[in-house]
Amino acid sequence: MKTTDSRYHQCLYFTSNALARKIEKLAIENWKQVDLSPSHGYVLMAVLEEPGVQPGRLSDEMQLTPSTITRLLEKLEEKKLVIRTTEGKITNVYPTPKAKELFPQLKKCVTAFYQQYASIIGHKESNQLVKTLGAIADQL
Amino acid sequence: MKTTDSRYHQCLYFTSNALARKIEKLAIENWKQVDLSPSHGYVLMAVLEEPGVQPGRLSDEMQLTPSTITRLLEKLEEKKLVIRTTEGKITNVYPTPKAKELFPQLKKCVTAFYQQYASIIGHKESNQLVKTLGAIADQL
DNA sequence: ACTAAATATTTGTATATGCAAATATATTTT
DNA sequence: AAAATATATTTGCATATACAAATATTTAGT
Repeated sequence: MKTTDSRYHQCLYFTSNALARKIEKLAIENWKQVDLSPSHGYVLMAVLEEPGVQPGRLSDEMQLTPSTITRLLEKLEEKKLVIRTTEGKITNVYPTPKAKELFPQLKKCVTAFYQQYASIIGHKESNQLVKTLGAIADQL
Repeated sequence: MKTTDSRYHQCLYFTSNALARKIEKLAIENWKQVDLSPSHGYVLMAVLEEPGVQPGRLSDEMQLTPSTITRLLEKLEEKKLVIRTTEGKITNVYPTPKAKELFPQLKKCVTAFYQQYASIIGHKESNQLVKTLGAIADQL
């Protein structure tokens, strides 16, 4: 089915949002196996790969605001996947044994997700796309 | 300031979301002059350019779900910018005189927004980007 | 040493969005 | 014509995210 020819589609506002929503949807499907949203999954992986990491660093890495990171960590803590220890003004986040057990499955989610979109839009193309988007986001 | 070298940045999930958020932020700034969010602004423009348009068509054009369109229209109706008339199962959306008065300013928002990001990433580059993103979103 | 500024995190609140179900109408099939 | 299916829209509910303010702590300036 042809898309409509509305001018608005030619606007970066729509294209960037529409793409992000579709990617998000794909990601959600893949992360369902571990009962986590993609954001939660990626944050958890970051914690697993860097035990004791601070929320501020997660905020930088994930390009999400500190408050969003707090909310994501709250949920992960509820699920007994991480624990936070606060000493003075800094907080450290550690993975629980339960999270460590889950690690292999999390990695599988990431690769399955990559394989899925790469198989659709091409491996080279997707790598190129990621670079392009990253570069542009940095400029803005 | 260099971004961190986390592997996750190489994932389309992050780059597409991060880009969309940055673009959204730019757009919000531009649409503030008319006291509308970008989504509301674009929907209103679509209604102005096609009076009587049906929500379902707006949903297609904007690539948003019908429920989201309903919500956007509700708010525009509260603001006395559109009116909905329902006859049988179809609904038609019309702009009010107040909306018509606003039209020139809305157009200005769109072009100011375009100028802003095009001046940053380049006119040719941004046109190319829009095409690329659209094509990829269509594949997914 | 005390005050001011900077830093790290959390909380309160608001928003856009989507999914699934509900509602209402139109169309097709038998 | 009645029943089943399809279509259009709205509603109830859940979610991720951000901003601004609050909190707590550390560092710097005098």
